[in-house]
Amino acid sequence: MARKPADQAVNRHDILIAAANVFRRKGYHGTKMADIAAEVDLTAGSLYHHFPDGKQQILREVLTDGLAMVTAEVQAIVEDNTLTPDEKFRKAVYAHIMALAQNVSVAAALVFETRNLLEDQSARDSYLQRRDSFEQLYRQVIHEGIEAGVFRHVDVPIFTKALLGSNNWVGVWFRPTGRLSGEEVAMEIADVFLNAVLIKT
Amino acid sequence: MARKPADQAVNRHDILIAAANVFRRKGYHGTKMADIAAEVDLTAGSLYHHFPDGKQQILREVLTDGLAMVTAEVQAIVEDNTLTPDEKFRKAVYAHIMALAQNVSVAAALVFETRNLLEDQSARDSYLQRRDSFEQLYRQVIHEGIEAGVFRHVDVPIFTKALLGSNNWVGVWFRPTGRLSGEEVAMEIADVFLNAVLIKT
DNA sequence: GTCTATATGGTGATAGAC
DNA sequence: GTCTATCACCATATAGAC
Repeated sequence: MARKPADQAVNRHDILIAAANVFRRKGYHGTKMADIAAEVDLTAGSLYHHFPDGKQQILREVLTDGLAMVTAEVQAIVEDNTLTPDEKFRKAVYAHIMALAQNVSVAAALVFETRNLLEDQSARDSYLQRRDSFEQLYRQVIHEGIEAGVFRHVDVPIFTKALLGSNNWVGVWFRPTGRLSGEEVAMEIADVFLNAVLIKT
Repeated sequence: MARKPADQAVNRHDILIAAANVFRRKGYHGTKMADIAAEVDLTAGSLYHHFPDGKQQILREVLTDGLAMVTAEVQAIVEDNTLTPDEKFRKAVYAHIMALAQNVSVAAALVFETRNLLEDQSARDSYLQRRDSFEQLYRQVIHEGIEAGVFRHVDVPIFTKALLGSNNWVGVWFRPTGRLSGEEVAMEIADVFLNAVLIKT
């Protein structure tokens, strides 16, 4: 399926989006280079012009770009120290879920395909490190809330895992055509976790 | 690696556990029949004696048995109407997470490999139907709590998805050798979600 | 930058001996 | 019930024309 107005040259980004779409339907190993190529009206061989290292490179860049996108959203909020801890937490969760809901194919890849980042150990390690840094952002926000006396003394690592599990899962089940919009889902889940930590006055 | 005292015949269950272990390390498509066979000291060809339909059948049975195990734990609690809504909810979440933490390989398969249940449409549909029934159990518990006036008026489907996301995710990150035991993790997460719904008095 | 054609390697599954 | 040997197929990646 063409994603561009007729016969316009495809670029790297088009291919990465196409790849994420196919990965979501068939999984990384179930996806043939020909499947990705067909999605952008190319043939399998042509993909190697854009990605010399082949399928692994495509996966690597889908994940790297996807994680960078999600991180950017959340990091901006976490670093904004004009916000109170509970505002910061709510906005971070909201932005995180919105980013995933607006890119479900990439979001699903972040959940399901990270495990297939096998080859190129160094690229794999640097990706996992950035993923840990992302998780660290949330831990920091929760920690700040506890220190400020507005959050309960939850176990920060476990609470963070619970939150990440819920949020990541949105990328698996959310459909833009569903009952609720991305905004509504993001609000509701942010509300759930804020209620879970907030000390009621 | 042998899982049995020397040279004892393997049975279906041994193979399913072995398969789940390999799936967790390599993913379904990354797993060769020879890998599963090696885990129980057999050769690839021998597996077809136990599972005539091959790799798909092994996956299907790993998931079916795994889901049945998890469902059994939770269902017993949901049907126990001597419990108050909040007790019922806490025990259900606790039991669910414990079941996953005690079988991480199967738990990971339930998250990552369901998507690979491609062939045999009827088997696939019946599995997905049972998974929906499991989700329905949680919705029911939450609904009961709201009706009883002890839970907030959360959006039940979304709250349930958030809870399932957190719980499923335990099967992805939990390691028995980690800082906290399965019991501690289960308690903590049950606490998080109970705090999220409970109306504070 | 995209194509076609093909080399290459690998894996699920089968057949038949033991 | 498990083995060995092998078939048949498929997908990644490459080479070179256009």
